[in-house]
Amino acid sequence: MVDVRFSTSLQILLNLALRDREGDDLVTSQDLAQTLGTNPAFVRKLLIPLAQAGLVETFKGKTGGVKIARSPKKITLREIYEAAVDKNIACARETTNKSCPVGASMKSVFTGIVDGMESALRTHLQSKTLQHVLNQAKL
Amino acid sequence: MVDVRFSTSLQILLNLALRDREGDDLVTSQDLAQTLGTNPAFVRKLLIPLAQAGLVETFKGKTGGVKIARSPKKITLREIYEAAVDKNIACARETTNKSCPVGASMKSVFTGIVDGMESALRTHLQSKTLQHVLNQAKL
DNA sequence: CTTAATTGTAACCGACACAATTACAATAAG
DNA sequence: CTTATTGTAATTGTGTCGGTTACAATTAAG
Repeated sequence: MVDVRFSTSLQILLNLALRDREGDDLVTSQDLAQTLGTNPAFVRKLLIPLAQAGLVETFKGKTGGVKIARSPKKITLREIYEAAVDKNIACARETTNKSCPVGASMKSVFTGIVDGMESALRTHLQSKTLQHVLNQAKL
Repeated sequence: MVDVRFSTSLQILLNLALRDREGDDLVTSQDLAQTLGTNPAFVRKLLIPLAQAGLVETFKGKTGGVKIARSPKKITLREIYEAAVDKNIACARETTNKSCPVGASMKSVFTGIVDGMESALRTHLQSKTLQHVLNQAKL
């Protein structure tokens, strides 16, 4: 299991998009948690980076809650991915033998490879919007 | 830490490519393990899928060992990645509430997204050969 | 045939990541 | 002041996985 945060964040945003379309104003983390089958604190933890990325807006206090910050047409999967996932998709072993020429240059070489992979991934995700996903799911 | 197998498998193949170029015939897992700073059994576990993918050839018994099966020019990073990594790069939460329309269609939708991501990744990796990596590392 | 060196593999261990929970402080509305 | 919310710190339970040990199977050499 690599990272469940991406799919869960996506699911949160899909729900917020629907609720927004239905005219709801704010949705509580309690409400989202029930929909996702989890607990409010976990939802709130996922919401923090989404809010920092400007994808949702959160409001504290009584009558607080969260709502989607933009039209689903203006939110790409790349933005969601980058907000939800903070680690790289691959990494090298640390304990490699530096006296071997391969081991010595391994770190920098592999960093370059991973960068290329990440870049390819992000380019792909950039072309997909939340609205595309809504359409595909017939929502 | 996502998956150290990709980088380690790559490192194994880089070593085997160099040893092959130096005229060595077979390299033992013991030998590789020392170069990588790990133990022979771990190396052998990584070699199995590489052998199944036809990237290396292993030989049992006394005087046994492993060698690279093809020219580094003919080995792509995609092949190495697919041999070394068997899990998907992302997955969905299992316990999603099916009574919610988003939750109900989440699984299939997300599967499609992950497939697209994997595909983009593989396309990128396909354009890079082991020889490219050797060149870049000045080996 | 025996011995030695290897791969193949099963079983296990320990550490760490991370989903999930609990609890409580901070905030804001009424 | 009370109540409902977000924010967040602390904790826990557990699954994953890198790594190790051990041993069977295999093969060459003497």
